[in-house]
Amino acid sequence: MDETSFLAGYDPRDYPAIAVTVDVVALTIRGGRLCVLLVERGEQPFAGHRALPGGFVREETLGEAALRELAEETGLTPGTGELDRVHLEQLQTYGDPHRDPRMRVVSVAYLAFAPSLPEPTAGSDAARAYWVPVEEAKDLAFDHDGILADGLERARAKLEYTPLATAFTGAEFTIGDLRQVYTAVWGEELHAGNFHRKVLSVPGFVESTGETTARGGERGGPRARLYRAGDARLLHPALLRPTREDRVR
Amino acid sequence: MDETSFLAGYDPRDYPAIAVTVDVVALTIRGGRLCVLLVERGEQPFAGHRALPGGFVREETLGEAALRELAEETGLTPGTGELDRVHLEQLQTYGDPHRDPRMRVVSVAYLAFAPSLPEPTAGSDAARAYWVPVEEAKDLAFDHDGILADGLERARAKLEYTPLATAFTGAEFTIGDLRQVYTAVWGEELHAGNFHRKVLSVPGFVESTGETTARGGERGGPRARLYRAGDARLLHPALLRPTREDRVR
DNA sequence: TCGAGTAATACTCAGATCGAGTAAGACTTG
DNA sequence: CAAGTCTTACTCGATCTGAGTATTACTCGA
Repeated sequence: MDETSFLAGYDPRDYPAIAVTVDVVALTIRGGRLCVLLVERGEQPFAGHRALPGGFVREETLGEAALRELAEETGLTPGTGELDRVHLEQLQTYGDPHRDPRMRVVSVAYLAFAPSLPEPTAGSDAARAYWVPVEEAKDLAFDHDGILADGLERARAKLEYTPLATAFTGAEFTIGDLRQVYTAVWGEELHAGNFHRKVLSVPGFVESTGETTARGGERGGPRARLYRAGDARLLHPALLRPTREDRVR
Repeated sequence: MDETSFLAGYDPRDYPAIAVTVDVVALTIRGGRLCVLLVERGEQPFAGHRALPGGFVREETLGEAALRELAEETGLTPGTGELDRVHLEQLQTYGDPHRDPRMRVVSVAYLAFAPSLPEPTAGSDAARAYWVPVEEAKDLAFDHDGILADGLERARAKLEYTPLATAFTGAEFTIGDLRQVYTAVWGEELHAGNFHRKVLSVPGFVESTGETTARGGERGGPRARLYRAGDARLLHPALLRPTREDRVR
């Protein structure tokens, strides 16, 4: 933008028309598994394939467009509090000239993290949307496999140095709940004792409510203390993923 | 994008036209100071203000558009090797409806890191572009102050856990050169001995050439060993910035 | 009601890493 | 040649890490 020659000498016909859309990688944890929201495509191209929810940007900010698409597909209503705890952040923008065979489409991808949301209800716009475990979300339409992969990598990385994991839990949670989030997103078991120690030692990550759960775990064990998210926006020290040498090179 | 209703029921007149541009935050180090490439605006709006280089996206990928804009403004030619060592990555996309008073413009911002490049030569397109120390780059046109701030924060963070600093040096460099990059970007002095130890202990960050500099430093000191960039893409362990509590909350 | 299994929490310990400081040379300029 | 600079190496105590053990409170099913 902002060419000095914007007015003098700019002719819209010199440039191909470009459509701007948003796509949303919405992640949640259902039954201990990391899931992504997908929609079923009815029309060509990619009819019968699944895709990330998305649509054209209207007279709104890009973030508003992403939240609107998310609301439409989940059947939840923004403003009623149902989506208040959703964390939304911009992921990346995809603009290869031929990523959509019909025309030039530049898509701004967003990443959304939500506590376990209900299955989208039938009868609405959202009838064709559902949650899919991320390992099963393959062969998506357009370049959405790549967008999903980028979103997952971002989510995994942000768990290390931000309190993002609390966006996947309810307002109150146990350290075990938090560990399950890390386990689901990273796909690796974590040492319970060390995780406990590290979470409590990071200033501002969690704060105690003074309460405990009403019951022990489903399969036994003592009642766990309850915590809520603290005020830290970055974790110091960070909770690093178990080192995988192959990630480094 | 990729609404199932794309063809059935899509009328372009339902949506406002959106222009797509790229803006480039190009950073280099000149004389020990971190500098950004700015252009002087001749026309309204923001005539007389400085802005980030940028322009409309043509029939090319977004990254190609960013590299083309960078080449045009620096007067360097892509393909001749002059820009080969430039590291380019997408930063973020800015699309607030009124960020440009003339029309709806969505701008994809890129971040470029380069070894010390020459001052753009007069006589070309680039006559109005020049390098400015980042502390002096204020009061830019449009929302470019914010874009620059985002770019700087990204650069500072990536220095911690990627070998990005080598993108600012020549192909061969001393540990002292590398430390100067960190000092310039972070704006903080680093303990020379500890920095030396840490850089050499990170696998794949640098590899020795076996050579040394021909002379000692300008103000004395022994000849330093020369290194080139290694094959690591992530630094393990990371070189963390000196802890600043106020960055955390 | 009891016994086995599970999970929350606390602890120990050895090894890695950290920041800060000291030190020995090698080289510059004046 | 003297004074100052810079690279490189080393030391030290504090902190953080992963791995393991221990204790205890709870669940379920027999």
